[in-house]
Amino acid sequence: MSLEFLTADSFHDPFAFPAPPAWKRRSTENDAKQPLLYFHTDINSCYASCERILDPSLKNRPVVVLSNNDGCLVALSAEAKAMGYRLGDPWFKVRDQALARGVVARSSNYELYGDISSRVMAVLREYAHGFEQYSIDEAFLTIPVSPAEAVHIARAIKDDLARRIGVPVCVGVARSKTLAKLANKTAKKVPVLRGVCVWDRLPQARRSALCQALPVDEVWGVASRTRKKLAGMGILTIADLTEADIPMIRKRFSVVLMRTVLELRGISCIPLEEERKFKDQLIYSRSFSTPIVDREEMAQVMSVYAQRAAKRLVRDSQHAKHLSAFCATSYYGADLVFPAVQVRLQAPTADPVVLTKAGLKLLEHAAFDGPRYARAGMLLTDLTPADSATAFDLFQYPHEKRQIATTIAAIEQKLGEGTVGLGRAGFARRPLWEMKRELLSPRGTTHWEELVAAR
DNA sequence: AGGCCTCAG
DNA sequence: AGTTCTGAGGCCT
Repeated sequence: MSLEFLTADSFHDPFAFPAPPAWKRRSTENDAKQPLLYFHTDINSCYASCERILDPSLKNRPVVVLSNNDGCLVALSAEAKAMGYRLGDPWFKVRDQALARGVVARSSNYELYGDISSRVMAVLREYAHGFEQYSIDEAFLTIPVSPAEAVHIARAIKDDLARRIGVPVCVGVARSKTLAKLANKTAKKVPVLRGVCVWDRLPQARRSALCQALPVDEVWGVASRTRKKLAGMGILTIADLTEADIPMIRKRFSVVLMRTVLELRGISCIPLEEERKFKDQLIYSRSFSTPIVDREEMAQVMSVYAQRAAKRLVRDSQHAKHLSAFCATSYYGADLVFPAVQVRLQAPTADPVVLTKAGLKLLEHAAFDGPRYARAGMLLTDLTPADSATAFDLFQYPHEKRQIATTIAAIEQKLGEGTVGLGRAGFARRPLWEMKRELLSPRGTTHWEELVAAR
């Protein structure tokens, strides 16, 4: 993978880019004549690139970012990929050799990535007529322009993000989201494209060669299960899938795959999604650094998880009506034990006391005479906006009137995360089972005391 | 309506 | 010994 754009002159030259050009404007009646094109943008090796922004010594070095609990690789710089490391490699397996070969590893620092992400999204919105943030590092934009113009816009987006934020991105452009994703992937794989691929500007021969070479699961929305089923019918490549019989796909598979096939043909049928104001569910689930066998320790886990989940509810201004709590032994062990409990709450709540009490019901359903629990979690569903129904005092929990959750939030705001905790979560030191994040970088853009220093 | 399956990043 | 976490949508019953 070429990283030449990182060293290109334009990367450093603030005068290399003119003021926002004419197409960086909201729609006019003129736009109606243009076809709507989908621009798919994503940050190359997002987490590794974010780590690099704050630590330039990582430039040109192999960088890997580890999942929660420092379990496996979730992001790799181009150099690390070139050395043969792969997404999902268990860290404990590659660790010694990787460190010896000069690989730099970091625990995932979601606060940093979230902050960089929002800066990137803000820039992207400047270019977009329609906009959808698809994930922390990806967005779809729609812009009514010709493919010829799209080439320039896509390149401007890429250069702008390199200059203003310092992240490398690729841009794929096409008439549907699915093709835009495919174009993006092409931009990543074909160095001469220099990070930008407008599908309709690729020579037809190149496009079909690509589609005949790539397996179906390179397509957005097609994964291993569908690949196997398709293979049984002789549909192996993207080209095969594009030509597949639509009614057959609808009948033997699903509307989802049917849409995918249409989109591959350039017929857009997966529109931009509206921004979801509220989530439908909230999950707080973690693996432990060491297994839990003890009931009292699991009680502590539930207490901590309930309070963290409560904190998210408060942040999102939501209340929950239903809670399920579970714990589980390792996936990889011989016999999976997976106790779970469902609790219907009396009223929608974000109260950590209520949630803790509900979570503790798990202990009544779980055995503690052998199972070594590797993870636990809490699932909050039936979420409602916090201001909707709770006006009725009658249905409020008594703690809520005393504002426990918001008080805790206020104290943590002032004194820092984890300075207060209720009941079992009020420990002075981190408990043993807390997930590992040993290689964490500073939260250099969001916390004063960890602010990045410039000389 | 709710459990299960599939998928994504 | 150790292998992520979170969220959505469709299908089936």
